[in-house]
Amino acid sequence: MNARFQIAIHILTLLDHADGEVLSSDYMAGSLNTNPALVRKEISNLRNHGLIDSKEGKGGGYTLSLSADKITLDMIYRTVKTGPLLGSSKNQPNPACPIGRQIGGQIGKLYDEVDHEILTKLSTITLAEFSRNFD
Amino acid sequence: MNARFQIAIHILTLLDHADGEVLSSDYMAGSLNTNPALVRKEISNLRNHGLIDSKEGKGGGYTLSLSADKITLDMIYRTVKTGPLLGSSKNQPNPACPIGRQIGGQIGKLYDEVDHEILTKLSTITLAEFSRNFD
DNA sequence: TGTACTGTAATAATTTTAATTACAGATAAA
DNA sequence: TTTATCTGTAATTAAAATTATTACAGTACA
Repeated sequence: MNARFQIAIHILTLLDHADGEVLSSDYMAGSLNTNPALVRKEISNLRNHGLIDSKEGKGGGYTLSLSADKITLDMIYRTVKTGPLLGSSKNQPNPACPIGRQIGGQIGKLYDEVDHEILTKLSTITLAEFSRNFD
Repeated sequence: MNARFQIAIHILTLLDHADGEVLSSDYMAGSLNTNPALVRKEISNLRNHGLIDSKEGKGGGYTLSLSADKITLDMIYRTVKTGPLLGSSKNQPNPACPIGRQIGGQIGKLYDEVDHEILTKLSTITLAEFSRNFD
């Protein structure tokens, strides 16, 4: 998931710098140093979350759906996130033990709190701000 | 790492509830529903970080090194943590691209900020408080 | 000296993640 | 209307990370 988050931000940063011009998955794969299908796969996800528009066919490619100062990093993070960042393990502690029985729930609560903290932090940073750090 | 954090907290919670009595890796493996060697391995790490004392030989086992209200969850998290929580991917973007060249550093900075946020949050919770939630 | 523990290395199994290939569908332009 | 260029997505393979297990030497108590 770490790698996917990086890929997603990378893609969106490229699109922001493209300034409205469409970019192809092939071009982006060059910058990411990976193959186009992987890029398209991640873009497919970003599009489902409303961050990217695509155009098929010759001369097609991708653009941002929203202006970069309307995209916060938590929005990007959410597209890539499955469960809580820290969890959740598939450990199956012993239900006959009081600690074992309750640990999952208690850890879950903790992870949710931490997750909320992360999302709040990421929501204070826009793609535009992030993207501005590049020469 | 997620699972290891859960295992570490689980172990420490058991020890807190044991109230000074030594617990064996075998007993804890019962609560964790896993095997003793795995428990000992994680404990070995916790001991290296000064959280657990061990006693070898017959009648041996484990106790907390510190009172549970002196152990904060960030201390536990640090024992299990290798790099930043979100990172760091081994992607190797294209250095010939301005974005590709700098993305690693920019992401790294971001991850460090997020990490700091998480540690700060975890430092506000003691093992004693966490442990108190169990019946 | 036997029993009950820890400590740790080595290895095997499993799961997860990432990368690749392949090809059908869409669009624009010649 | 055909060709070139691009997206969309499924299927597969490859690689990596994680977790689990086995095994056994070392230590301490009775």
